[in-house]
Amino acid sequence: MAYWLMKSEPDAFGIDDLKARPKKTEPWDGVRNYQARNFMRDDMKMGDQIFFYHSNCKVPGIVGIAEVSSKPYPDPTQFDPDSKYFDPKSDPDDPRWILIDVKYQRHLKRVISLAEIKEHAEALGDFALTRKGNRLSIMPVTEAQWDYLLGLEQT
DNA sequence: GCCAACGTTGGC
DNA sequence: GCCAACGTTGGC
Repeated sequence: MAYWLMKSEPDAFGIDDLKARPKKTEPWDGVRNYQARNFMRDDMKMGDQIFFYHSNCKVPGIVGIAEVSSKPYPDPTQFDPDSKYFDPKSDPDDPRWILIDVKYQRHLKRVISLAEIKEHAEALGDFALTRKGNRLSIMPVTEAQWDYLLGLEQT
């Protein structure tokens, strides 16, 4: 099993929104970054565990856990002219944007803030989240990082 | 609200 | 293929 971190702006779609969804599941649409798409298309498998991260908010950080709950499939918003994610250059016979469904698991007992994560940069080693200028919205997490960050929840 | 960092676009 | 311009992300 692999581990991931996915960012979302709580003003647009936060972990409470995910929990409130039917089946607590949401298609992770709107990703328009090739690196992030490649993770969903090629690497994320059903059952993989996900840190749900709130970005662009008062206290950015990891707020909960979700899991990959579907195989990859085309993001329907790319073909919807009324969607802000509409991509006229995407060919229906060869869709450009691929997503997976994400299912709510639980909230963390407390938020593991970005500031706190940065304090543990040395123990975490190389981590896309704390790299300078990081803007990637989906990134891999090693098992060691996963365990370490979850350990912080109990402190 | 500011701004640094980054990805994409498009002219050449 | 280069690179300037532009738009977006996201922390602060």
